Amino acid sequence: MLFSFRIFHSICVFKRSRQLHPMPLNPRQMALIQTVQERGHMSIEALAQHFGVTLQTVRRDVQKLADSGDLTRFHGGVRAGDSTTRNTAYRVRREAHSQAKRRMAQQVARSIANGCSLFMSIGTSVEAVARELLHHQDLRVITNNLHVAQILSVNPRCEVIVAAGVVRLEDQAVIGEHALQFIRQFRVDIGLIGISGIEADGSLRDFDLREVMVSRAIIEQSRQVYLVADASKFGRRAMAEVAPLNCVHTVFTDAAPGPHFEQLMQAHGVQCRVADAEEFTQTPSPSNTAQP
Amino acid sequence: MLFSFRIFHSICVFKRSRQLHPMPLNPRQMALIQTVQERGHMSIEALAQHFGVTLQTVRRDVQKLADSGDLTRFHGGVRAGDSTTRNTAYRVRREAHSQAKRRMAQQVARSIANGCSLFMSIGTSVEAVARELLHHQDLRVITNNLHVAQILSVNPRCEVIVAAGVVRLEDQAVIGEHALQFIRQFRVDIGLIGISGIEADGSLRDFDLREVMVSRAIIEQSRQVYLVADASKFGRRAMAEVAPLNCVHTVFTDAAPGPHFEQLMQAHGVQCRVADAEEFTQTPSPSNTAQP
DNA sequence: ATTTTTATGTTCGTTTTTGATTTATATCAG
DNA sequence: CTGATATAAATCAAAAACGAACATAAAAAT
Repeated sequence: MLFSFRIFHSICVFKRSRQLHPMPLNPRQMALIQTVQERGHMSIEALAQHFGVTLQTVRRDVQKLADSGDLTRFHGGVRAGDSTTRNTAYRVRREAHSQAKRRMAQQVARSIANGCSLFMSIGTSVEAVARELLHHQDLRVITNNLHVAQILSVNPRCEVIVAAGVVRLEDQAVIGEHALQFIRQFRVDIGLIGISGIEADGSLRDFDLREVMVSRAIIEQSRQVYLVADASKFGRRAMAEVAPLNCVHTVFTDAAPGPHFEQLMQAHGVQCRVADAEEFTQTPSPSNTAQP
Repeated sequence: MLFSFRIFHSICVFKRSRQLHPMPLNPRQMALIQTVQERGHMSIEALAQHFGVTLQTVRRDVQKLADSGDLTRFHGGVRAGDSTTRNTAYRVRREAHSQAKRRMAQQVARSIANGCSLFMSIGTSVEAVARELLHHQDLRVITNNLHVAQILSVNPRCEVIVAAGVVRLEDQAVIGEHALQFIRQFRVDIGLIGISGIEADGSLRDFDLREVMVSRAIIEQSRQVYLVADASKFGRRAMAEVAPLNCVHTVFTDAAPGPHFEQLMQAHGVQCRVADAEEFTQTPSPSNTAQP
């Protein structure tokens, strides 16, 4: 009885490898971070000795801390976390990084020609696209999303321009009046925006008014507007209206949004591109360039 | 029963092969990059001797590092990587001097009162300060350093404002005309700047002219200027002059810069604060606030 | 009081790293 | 061009490190 329970437990229960919110650290774990940061790097063995616990315990701590991005593991030990990784890694992983989402992002990337100028706004979907643009060439990207800036800054053939303004803490988005003014100085080929929800009437909506203002500015200043929204966004409700659906030229999504929205988009003359499995390329080769 | 368990285990467990982009580097590999970058190029043999490992091990390291673009191999050795992928070079630099630097940063942090407004500019030293400001309250920080923005964005009692402009790829600094214009809109209590070198005549110098322009703008718009420079910066030469020494109110450093510079600073009425071991606080408690 | 949860220690099979040995490839002198 | 020599890759075995399962004890929940 107990025995079978255990078995079923380990078979059936999904192990939550990552918590949604920063899990509480016990004193030893705090001290561990501290110690490692002071010395730069330490071996598991040294840590075990330092704290008077087993190797296994240290490993558990270390894994937890590495998952949350506070430390970086290597075989045999850990070193102080990479400042760039620290806040993002954990957040990035926490976003269900579904293959569908990645396919969607890849399809967007394929629709972006080399040499384009882009706005890229807030949202994890937009960040996913940024990751697929790493091998594009001669892009000029203006963004108010510091994660996008960071992701794209490893692409030497890409000029990244960040908007000025107040940084929103939770997602490191740049918003506010400064950002608006800055964005209005530019006019680009493609504006790439994310969204919190697309209501049944076709209005694009978001929660934070300041974010809405930014999205509107981007829409105004872009010759073409691409909306990236995974399927969960269709029908979801949110407070503030960003724009009507017909402001968007193309909607990219990861699964068919259902007949209602498909009709709606057709009625508004909005192209809808659903990423499907065949387009998924497992290995992102350097020849991952786009054709206009 | 044990038997069935094992079977279920092997059936049900998915093996995670996460080897995609970031490969974990062990300390030797980090040090290897740094050593090669300092000397420009080295033979495999020399590296093997330097690290006390066999040629094979060095070759493996070198191949790995060359694959990720951090180094360039040639027959018989390696040289510092093409500057296209200086992503990890930055990481290595950050790990280099940590303890003394951290003390220095803590001393700077203690000199910054809660509720201040700050400029924070480019440089790993400035980033180290940012890390020590995580428990300050009601700061308003304007920065052109995306790492600083990222570090401070975990502090909910801190308003972070980023400057607009082009992102320099290797260190994610925001530079250029936009940044200048943006910075000139503000006037803050304290301007915190880093520097590449302080020459024997007391002039502050840097390599990148665009960075120099930003530093100058920060100096102009700050009521007080704090310079953060570890001891290696004294006497180091660099191309472009940022400003004369007397533009700075206080210099923070991690070790005594020698009598020449001490006299120089005294002559210019510049305060110099050397972080020493006694001031090092082992445990940074939440009551880590500053007194003005 | 009993059960459940949590943290840690123990054991053991698997993977990674490393150095030794062997085989292949590159460089250079004649 | 050919062979000598230096350098690189491939293969293998031993050691170290890793992670999963399970045990146990303390703490928390019921």
